Amino acid sequence: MIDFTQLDPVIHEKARLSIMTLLTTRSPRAFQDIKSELKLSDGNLITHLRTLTREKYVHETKATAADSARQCTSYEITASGQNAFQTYLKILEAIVRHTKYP
Amino acid sequence: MIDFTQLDPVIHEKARLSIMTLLTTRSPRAFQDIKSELKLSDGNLITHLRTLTREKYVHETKATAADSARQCTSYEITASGQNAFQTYLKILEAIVRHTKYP
DNA sequence: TAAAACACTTTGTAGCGCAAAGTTAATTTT
DNA sequence: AAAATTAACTTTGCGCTACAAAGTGTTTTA
Repeated sequence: MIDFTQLDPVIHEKARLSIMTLLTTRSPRAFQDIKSELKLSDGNLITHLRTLTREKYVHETKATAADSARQCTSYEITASGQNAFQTYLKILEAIVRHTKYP
Repeated sequence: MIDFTQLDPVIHEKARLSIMTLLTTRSPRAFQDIKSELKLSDGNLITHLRTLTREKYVHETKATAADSARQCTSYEITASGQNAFQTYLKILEAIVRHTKYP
């Protein structure tokens, strides 16, 4: 059978899975963009982004005053984040395949 | 983007996802078989099976004394459980597809 | 220069995953 | 045949985390 213990708990969480999926297609993305696109509350989003940042799956960049007047924090996926996500996706594929051709 | 709110929280949980995957290929299965195959602790397994039973995704059958001397509880996936799981799998496929061909 | 709008942060709580300990019943041992 | 052991679940309790409501500091508008 599939080894479900391999399913990275950092990624296997609705909100973080959606963030990773979003950031995979285009990075970096601003906090506000992620928030509106994924319809997550401020508090919920920041905690998940913090988790992903702590795990070094995403990288945080705070815009300085020179860049723009208002503060703007952006996030992009890191190399190790991409690796972890690819591994995660392989298991998803295995699950789908397994249920189709058991 | 993919609508992650559609991701059924009952299924989107490592242990329950593994149980659903297992029961999809062959039902019914005994408590002990599930436990040893998925390497879950007794307490952990029963709570997840209870959740799935409460949601009517699986059906519980307790063997009567006539069937066997020792008690033996078996679980099989229900029709609505299969439906829910198929819907869940469609989203998994969408995620995989999205990351491959964004 | 108030006050309203942004862009995050912090805080509090409710709920859940998990395993250790408990319960009941059936074998096996003495 | 009584006691001990094994089997098959169940219950209980803790620790963690997702989530939103309230808070903070800055910037723009009236």
